[in-house]
Amino acid sequence: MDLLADLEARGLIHDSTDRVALAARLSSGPISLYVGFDPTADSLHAGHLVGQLFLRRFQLAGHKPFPLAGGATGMVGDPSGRSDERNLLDPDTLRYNVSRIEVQLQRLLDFSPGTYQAKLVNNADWTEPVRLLDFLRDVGKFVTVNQMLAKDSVRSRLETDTGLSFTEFSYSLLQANDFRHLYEHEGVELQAGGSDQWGNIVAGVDLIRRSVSKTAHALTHPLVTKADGAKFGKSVDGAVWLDPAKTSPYQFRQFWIQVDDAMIGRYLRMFSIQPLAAIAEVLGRHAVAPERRVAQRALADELTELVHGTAALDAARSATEVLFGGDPASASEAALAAVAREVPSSCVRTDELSDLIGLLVSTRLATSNSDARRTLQQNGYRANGALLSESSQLSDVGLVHGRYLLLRKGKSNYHLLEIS
RNA sequence: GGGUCGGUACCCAAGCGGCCAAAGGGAGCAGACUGUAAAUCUGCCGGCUCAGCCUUCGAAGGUUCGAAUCCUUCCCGGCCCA
Repeated sequence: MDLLADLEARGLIHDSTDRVALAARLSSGPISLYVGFDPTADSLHAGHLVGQLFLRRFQLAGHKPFPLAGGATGMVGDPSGRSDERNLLDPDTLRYNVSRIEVQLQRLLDFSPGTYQAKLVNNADWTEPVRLLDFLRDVGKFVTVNQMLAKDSVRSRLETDTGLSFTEFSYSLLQANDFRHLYEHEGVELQAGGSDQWGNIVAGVDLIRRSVSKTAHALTHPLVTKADGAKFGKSVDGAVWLDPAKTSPYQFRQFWIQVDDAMIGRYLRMFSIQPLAAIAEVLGRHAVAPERRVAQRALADELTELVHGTAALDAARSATEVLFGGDPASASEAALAAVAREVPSSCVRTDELSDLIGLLVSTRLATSNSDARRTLQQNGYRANGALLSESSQLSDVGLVHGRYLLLRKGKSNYHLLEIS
C-alpha cells in the first residue's frame, strides 16, 4: 500500500492539490515536506500530534521532514479558524515558547544523518531579515487582495464587529513566503497541516507557481474532534500538553485510556504509526471484550512511549496499577514512589492530618471548604481505599509503608500525601 | 449625537418590591449501574465557624420596614435614526 492510500485509509486526508500529480511525485522518489507549528503556548498539545506524526509517517516512508517552528508567524497570529483577533504575545514570551516547542518538535523524528534526516527550521530565521519594501515587491506583488478576501477565514471575520487587523490579514503572506523559501533553499515540495490551514498552504503553492513557475503540493488532514463534536485534546484540567511538566506522562496516558469506544478506532488509525493490519487486529480483540479496553491501552502505551519515552511509560503504568488495580494499601514501596511522581503529591506533618477539610482544599481535591463538605457527604472521598465521612479522622487511617496516604476523589482524581 | 432594548452565578437564560443565593437548560462535581466507555437515573453545583449566618444579580448613590426588582448618575453592549 502506498503512502497516500495508507493515509487515506487512516482518515488522515482532508484535501490535497492534484492527487494524481502528488502520488506520481511521491512514487518517483523521496520528497521534502514541512509542517508548521506556531508558538502560541509554551508547549504543543495532543492535537498537534497529528501534524507531528504526519512528518513521522513520511519519514518512515523514506521522505525528508522539516518541522517548522513559527517564530515569525507567531509574531503575527493566524486568523484561521478564529472568530476574533488574537492577542499578540510579547517577543520574550514568543522566544521562550519557540525554545520549548523546538524541543518537542525534535522528539518524534529521526535526526541522524541520512537522506531522510529531519531538519528543524524556524521561519524567524529568514523572515526577520527581510526588509518591508522587498517583501512587498517579492511576495505582495504575486498575490491579489481579491483572492485573499475570498478566503473563508478572512470573509467570516469581515462580517464581525471586531473585524480583522491588517496584521492578521497579512498572515497568509508570511506562510506563503515560508513555503517558497523552503522550496528554493531546501527543496521542500509539500506542505501538510490541519484542514484549517488549507488557505494558507495553497497561498504558498500559488506563490511558488507565480513567482518561480514551479509546482508544489498541499495536503491537509481533518481536525480531530471528540465523539460529541467538542474540541479535541482538552481534558478536565484543560489541554493535554506534550510537556511532562504541564501534563504528566501518567495523565497523558490516562487521557488516551479514557477515550470513548465510539472514537477509539478512528483515533488509533489517526495517531498510531502501527500498520493498519495490526490496528485492525487490535480493534478485533477490543470488539470481543470492550471492557478490557485493549484498543485504548494499545494507543495510550504507544503514544506515551513515543512522546515521553520508555522509562516514563513504565512509571505511568506502574502508577496506574496502584491507582486502578487492587487495594492501594498493599502497593509496594516502589510502586508508590512511582505514583508520587505521576499524580499530584505533597508532604505534610502528622499534626496537619487533623484538619481534613483544610487538607482536601490544599490538595486541590476540593475547591472550597463547602465543596469539600458536600463531596464528603456524597461519599466522594477515600483515603487508602477507605471511605471518608465528615467525621473521619485521617490519623485513624493506616498509613501505607508508614508514610503514605493516598487520597482519592471520585473515580480518578488522586493526591498522594507523604507524612513526615 | 437622538431613540430604544438590554447587562443576572462558568455559559445561555427566567425573575421585575417581601415566598430570591435567585426558575430552567448546558457545562461541571459526587453517587448508582458499568468497563478508568457511552447512555440512563439520583444528589450537588456563591462563601462560611453550615438547622444558622455572610456576600452577590454592570458600578455608585437614593427611595423603602424591606430592592436583582423602583429612582438618579455613570460604565458597557445590541438595534434603529442622525
